Amino acid sequence: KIALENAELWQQFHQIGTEMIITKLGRRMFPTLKVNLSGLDPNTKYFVLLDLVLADDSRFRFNAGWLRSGKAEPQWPSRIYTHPDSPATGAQWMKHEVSFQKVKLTNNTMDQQGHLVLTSMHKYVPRIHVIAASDYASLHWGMPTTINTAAFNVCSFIAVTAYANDRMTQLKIDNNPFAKGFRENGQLRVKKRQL
Amino acid sequence: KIALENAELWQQFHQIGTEMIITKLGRRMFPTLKVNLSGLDPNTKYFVLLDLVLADDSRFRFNAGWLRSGKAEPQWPSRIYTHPDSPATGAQWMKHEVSFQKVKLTNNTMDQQGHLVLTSMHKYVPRIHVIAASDYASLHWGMPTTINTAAFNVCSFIAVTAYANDRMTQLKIDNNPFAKGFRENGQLRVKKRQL
DNA sequence: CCCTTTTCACCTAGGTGGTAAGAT
DNA sequence: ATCTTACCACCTAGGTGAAAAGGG
Repeated sequence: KIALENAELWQQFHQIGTEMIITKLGRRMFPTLKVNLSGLDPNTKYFVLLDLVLADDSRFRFNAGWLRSGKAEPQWPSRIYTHPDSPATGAQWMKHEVSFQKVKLTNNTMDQQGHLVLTSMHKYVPRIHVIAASDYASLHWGMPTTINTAAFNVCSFIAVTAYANDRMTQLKIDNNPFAKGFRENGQLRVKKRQL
Repeated sequence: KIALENAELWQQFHQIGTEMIITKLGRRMFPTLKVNLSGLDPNTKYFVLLDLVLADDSRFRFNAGWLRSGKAEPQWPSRIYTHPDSPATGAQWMKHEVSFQKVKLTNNTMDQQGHLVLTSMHKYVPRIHVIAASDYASLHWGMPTTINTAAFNVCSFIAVTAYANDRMTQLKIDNNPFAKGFRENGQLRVKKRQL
């Protein structure tokens, strides 16, 4: 009913240990979460939501590999990202893949722009929720509602402010079009900096 | 209740005779239509719509100035552009200016992307409609509904495939950030082309 | 002759990891 | 020592009018 569209790419990252950069102003996720929805009523309107919940009650540190390092810090209630196409009919959701390209992650607890707030060195797992529009209002009242939820373990990641694992950095550079400037084009590309 | 936000800029264009480029793939409007809404119920949800209707039952031609030149061609029913923030509460609409930056104009009658289809050498006037979400469904059934509509004569324009009036071209270059490359920076900027 | 289409250089806007300096 | 921040060069993506070519 909620299927990961780009599972193969996520799997490559998962094998190495996915890391996601978080910044004060907000950073996109790469890979992007993309899902295919099915089994919805074509004429009912739905909201599609994303949240990120702690995947492990530990803090992590990196030393040749990711190691547990004490208890996780207490988390604020997770923010929820509403897919910008919401609300839309089941037919519209099922027609194309649903991409969460625009969601941004931040470590700024004072963020005012609705980005998802995470704690660095902690591990999160993305969850996607599909809820009928008629039940959506009830969410904010804590009323019981019917929600279809899927958690994607293969998409779990550790939030970082700078990449720890060089192999993760390289995998990002190789696959993210925006990082093309760091790919080696035949000969080694050296980046310069003047101060 | 529906007030033009950037009326001064539009007035400058109107004095010369506003032209808007239309292309097969769709072209934005410049200036952008921006309005401030007021008097809405903060808790009611509304749709905000834009359409472009014939402002003059003539075809036009340019010869040192814009001249009427025969009858207007018969028009298809005008397409309607729904502001992408729709539906939203009155409070949300009134909080910020409402910009129609992303609407695109085309001369392609076969357009499949929902762009507004116009006929070159014809004059149009933009209209903005605010309608309660509860009445929105009735629109498609031709039922009587309450719609708050405003037409902006100062924003009327002639659709063209290339600018006719050099002063109009210059005014676009001077004000549209995307045309900065054509501004004269101290010395005359000459653009080259190899074939 | 007048209008339309295509392609281009030149912009705006914003998403990358690198790098060095800052913070704890 | 370890993690965070600020700024940078280098990209993607796409909005401009100019110019030349196409079409009736």
